[in-house]
Amino acid sequence: MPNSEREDSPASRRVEDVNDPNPQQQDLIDSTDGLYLVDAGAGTGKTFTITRRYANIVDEDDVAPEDVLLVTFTNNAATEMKDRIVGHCEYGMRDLADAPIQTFHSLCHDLLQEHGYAAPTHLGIDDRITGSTRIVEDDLVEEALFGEFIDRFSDDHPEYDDYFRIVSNPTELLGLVSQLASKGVFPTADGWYRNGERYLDGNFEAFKSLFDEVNEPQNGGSKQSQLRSKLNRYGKNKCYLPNAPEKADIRGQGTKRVPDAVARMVFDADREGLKAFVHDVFYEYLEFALGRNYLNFGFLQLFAFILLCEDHALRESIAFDYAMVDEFQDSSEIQFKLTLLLAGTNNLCVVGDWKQSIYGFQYAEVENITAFEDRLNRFVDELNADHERVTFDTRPIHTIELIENYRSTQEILDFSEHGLLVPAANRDNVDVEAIQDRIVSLSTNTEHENTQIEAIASPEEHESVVAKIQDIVGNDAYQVEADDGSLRTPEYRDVAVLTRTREFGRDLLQTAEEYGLPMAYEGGIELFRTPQAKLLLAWLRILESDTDRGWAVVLEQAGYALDEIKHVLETEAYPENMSSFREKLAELETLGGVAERVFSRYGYDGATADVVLHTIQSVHTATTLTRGDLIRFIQRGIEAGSTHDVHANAGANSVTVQTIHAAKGLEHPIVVLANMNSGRFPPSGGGSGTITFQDPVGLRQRKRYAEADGLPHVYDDWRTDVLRRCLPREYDEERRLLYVAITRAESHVIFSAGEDPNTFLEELPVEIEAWDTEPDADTVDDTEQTELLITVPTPEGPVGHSPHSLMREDVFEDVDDGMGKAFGTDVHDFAEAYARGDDVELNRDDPGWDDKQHVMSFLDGLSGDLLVEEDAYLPLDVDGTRVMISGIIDLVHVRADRIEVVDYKTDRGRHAEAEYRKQLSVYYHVLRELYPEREISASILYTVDGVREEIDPLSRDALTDIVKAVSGLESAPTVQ
DNA sequence: TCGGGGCCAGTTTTT
DNA sequence: CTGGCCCCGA
Repeated sequence: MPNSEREDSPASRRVEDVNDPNPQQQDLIDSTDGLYLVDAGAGTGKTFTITRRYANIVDEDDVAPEDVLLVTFTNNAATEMKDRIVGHCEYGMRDLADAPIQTFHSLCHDLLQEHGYAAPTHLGIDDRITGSTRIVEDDLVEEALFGEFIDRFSDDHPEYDDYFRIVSNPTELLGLVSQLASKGVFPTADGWYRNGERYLDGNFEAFKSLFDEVNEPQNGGSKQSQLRSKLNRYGKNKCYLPNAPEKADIRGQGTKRVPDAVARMVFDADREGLKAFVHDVFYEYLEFALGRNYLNFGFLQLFAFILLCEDHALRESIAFDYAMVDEFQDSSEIQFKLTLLLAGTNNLCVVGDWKQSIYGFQYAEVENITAFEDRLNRFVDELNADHERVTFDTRPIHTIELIENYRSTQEILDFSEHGLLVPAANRDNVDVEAIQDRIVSLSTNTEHENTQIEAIASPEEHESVVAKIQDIVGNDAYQVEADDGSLRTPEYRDVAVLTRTREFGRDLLQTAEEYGLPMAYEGGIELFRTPQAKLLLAWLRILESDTDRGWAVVLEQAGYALDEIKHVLETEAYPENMSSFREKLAELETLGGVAERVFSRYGYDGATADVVLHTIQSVHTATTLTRGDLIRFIQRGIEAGSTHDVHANAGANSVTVQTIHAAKGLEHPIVVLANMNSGRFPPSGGGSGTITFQDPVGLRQRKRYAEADGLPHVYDDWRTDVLRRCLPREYDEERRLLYVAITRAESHVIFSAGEDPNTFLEELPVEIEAWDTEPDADTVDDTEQTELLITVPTPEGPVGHSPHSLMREDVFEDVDDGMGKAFGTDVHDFAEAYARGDDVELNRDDPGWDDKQHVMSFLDGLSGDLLVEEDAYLPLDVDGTRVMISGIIDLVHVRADRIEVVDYKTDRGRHAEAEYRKQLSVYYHVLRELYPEREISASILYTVDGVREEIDPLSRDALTDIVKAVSGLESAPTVQ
């Protein structure tokens, strides 16, 4: 299985379990006493080693699972750890059910559940945490609650009006509060908890060293410093207070560097008012949340930390004999401190890989691992300032490096290091030597060295990625390792497309669909921006009063051209089948029922539809939602881009698309790293807010409010304008993201860009190939399809006959074997050959024997001569009506009372759908003429999931237009 | 070769 | 609101 961690797959687990751990792994497994810092690079069997080490610890006589803390960062990881530990120690799953193998958040949650009752009182808040205190997990929900709080807060505090005037969006204050909480900066009733206030004031020494770094003249002194250059725009489009220094004073005159005194000038600002404002927002929000009986993720850690800090007896009773933290590079400052409070002895082991630290936006601090010793000592000193909370010795720190990689070829491992060293922008100075010193190189234990590392660029990037994947699949130049270690031909399932953004993945998915390339999205998706949700929204709107917006979407999805849609909307002559569907929907009582009917009509039964349905049902049961509410809910979801997890069907042979973040910890034989395009992102850290917090400079605001000529006015803050130019732009996490993406690959890596490759791609030692190959169209293209002449037998017509690949009734009902295309083509080829009069042989063992029999008997039973045109399927020209259409229809099942026209499709490409709709419509009208007394249906059967979808036939006028356009004739043949 | 002015394009990741 | 780019002048 490509999309699961190596250690998880049966084949590799076998390899690792049969083979003994390598010497480094064994060292870690055996070293259970003392302080350990483990550098465990990508694919080095980290989970394997940790679980063995855990088993080793709990198998000691006097150690029980409840004495051993094992922290992971996801619940999935915790579950996986437990699963794998069970196989290696004397404890079973039941013994480990309550063992502390969990995430920081769930650990804190448990702690508060049991002991957190009075935790808020340590801050001076007169409220309690109880069993009924909820955890708000959804960002949207919390933002709504915070908005409510801020409204009230601003009413209660007119003295802060000046600050509120500069806050454009209240959620930036929520972000600030969360960021402070992640660092352990909390407010108390009359100040800040412990030494929290120091953070808010910043650290001048740290700032000055950053300042000096960007203020160093370049090119050996001939060129002004980066900082001076950046300050060129000082004051531009700004409105400073009159007492702000002049640009010339800030930049210095006749010099290549900014005067040193500027550092002090910009750093020393009066922050008392700002601190008071942030304090009160933070403190009263805590009160509000507790009053509303909820906590967010950050507050769980906040109160757990306070409890462990304040209640010495509790801390000592909880303290673990052994503690291990996995993925330590993902930990935040408060999590590091929590670890110290939870570890009762120095039997502490942190495992991680700084090179894979890509969760800065979740407050992960890579310094926790890169500056482990400094931080350890600093945090212990802080925690012990007034009471000895951390009792163990912080020395010595043992380091262990896992260097054997079980995933990638050596060529990929070597190449991946470039990812950490390439500049991200033209003027990005990478300290190559310093980074190289830090990198612990990995060596592979894979047996083959069959690796392609390529880069392609094309103006049509989505198409070129699809084409490249088509090129790779089935191509022995891209062989991958089979379970038995030999090499085999790559399949779709071996390929993963990793992207930086979800948006690119969504768009690529659409392109893949158009070309019939099997592709599935894995991970968090902006649920309400999917076609499924949009279609549901459209039908809800049709049911509600906003009909045009709804109908337009529905008609477009059904393949109507823009002018057709316009016509339908103007005349309100909606297709009959759609109108009756609307009536049926209107009768349904529940919104969940409506959603289900809509999805089943469109054959949406995949993971995405499930999640939409589930989400709607959960909202619906939580509140009493009207249709109008649901419309607004979905609309809001679309605007906010709120995400939900979608999981691809694991068994499907399809390409995986995921974000690099979502792919962390996973591996794929072939990785396509797409969207390597130039495109800048807003500066990390500060965000776009007007009140920000950043490590060396503390709390600051970008704009300030003042009266000007008696009128209210907002001014820019000149100090902040200078400060932000002093802070270097961090590309390190971007580089690590690149590294993570490359190291997901087992055998091959393909980088892909559009017209404008980014600096990363240009700097990597790989040649960028212009790749203009068009994808193979798997679907029918109406401009290239051979025109097909069909006629239909005389009105009395045969019963039970189909024009092409006939299938028995039971076969037709059951075709869901996913081999529709190959099967259909084979039968078509046979039918065509037979119609031509070629010598054909038919054996009982042939695939499709039954159906070919049908074809033969049908053709034998036809009256008139068969006219065969080149490359056309079964072009029949009997005396009767002639109709020109393109393409083929798989089945026309003529029964005594009704006729079914069905086309089988293996995918859900929209091009194809519109195309088949035309063909089915032609058949529909012809047959209706010929058999007016029989009920006629036209539908598409998706063999991939066995769903049948009714088609609303096009009108005759529309068909005539289409046939005209396709045939290029002035007047198209009409259906009689 | 450097500094400075002007102009343009494009805006993420999620336990 | 920034980085990148172009152009111009010293």
